[in-house]
Amino acid sequence: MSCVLDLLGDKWTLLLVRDLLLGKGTYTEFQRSPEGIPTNILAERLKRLQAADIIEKLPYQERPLRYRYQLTNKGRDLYPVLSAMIDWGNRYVEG
Amino acid sequence: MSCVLDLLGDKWTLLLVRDLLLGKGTYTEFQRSPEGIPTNILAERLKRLQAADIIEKLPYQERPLRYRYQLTNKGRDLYPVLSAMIDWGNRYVEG
DNA sequence: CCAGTTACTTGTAAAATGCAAGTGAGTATA
DNA sequence: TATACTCACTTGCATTTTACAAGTAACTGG
Repeated sequence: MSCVLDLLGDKWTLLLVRDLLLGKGTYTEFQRSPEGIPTNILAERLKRLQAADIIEKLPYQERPLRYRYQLTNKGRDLYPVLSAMIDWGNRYVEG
Repeated sequence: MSCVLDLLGDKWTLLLVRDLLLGKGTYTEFQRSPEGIPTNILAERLKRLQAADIIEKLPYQERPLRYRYQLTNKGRDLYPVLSAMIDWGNRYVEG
């Protein structure tokens, strides 16, 4: 539990996972999310998630060479966590 | 999602909820958890969780008057979130 | 009266965050 | 072929949050 929270226990990481589950994958797509993650934090979180094997970085076009981020199986399996949070939020959080 | 993470998206809050689900309730019980939460953070988080109506503070003895913290229904309904995290941790996190 | 317990508060250094601006590779446009 | 533009970051720095240590206040049992 404590180890999980060392990885995911902050304001931005699970929002990124949500974006990834929704199909977003490029740096600018993440930046354009309504929450407005600071760009240095975004870069750092993407590195951490890669290091933790929750996401991977894959080329999706050449000329110009560009990468997109994608959830691994490990990352995709965070869906139940997100889902439980969303359920709880829908029940208890207004605004 | 974002609002939920404003409340729960940090290293300590969900560990407190876990402790509460396990039956812990007094200040010193929280402090004695193996993760070792700093005392000022503990006090602040307990206030936030109270303000968010996730926990409540109830007297459990007089002479001397002492209080314990308890999950509300709203707090208890965080169980699925914790449960999903623990499942994921058991599958993917070693250490 | 003194030591001990419980539940905090306060002070401060270190770390994380947020914001703005800058960088560099590559592409499209004039 | 200069100029402008996009994408994906990096860097610098002020502000905020965290961690650690020490102190405080109420009460109690000996």
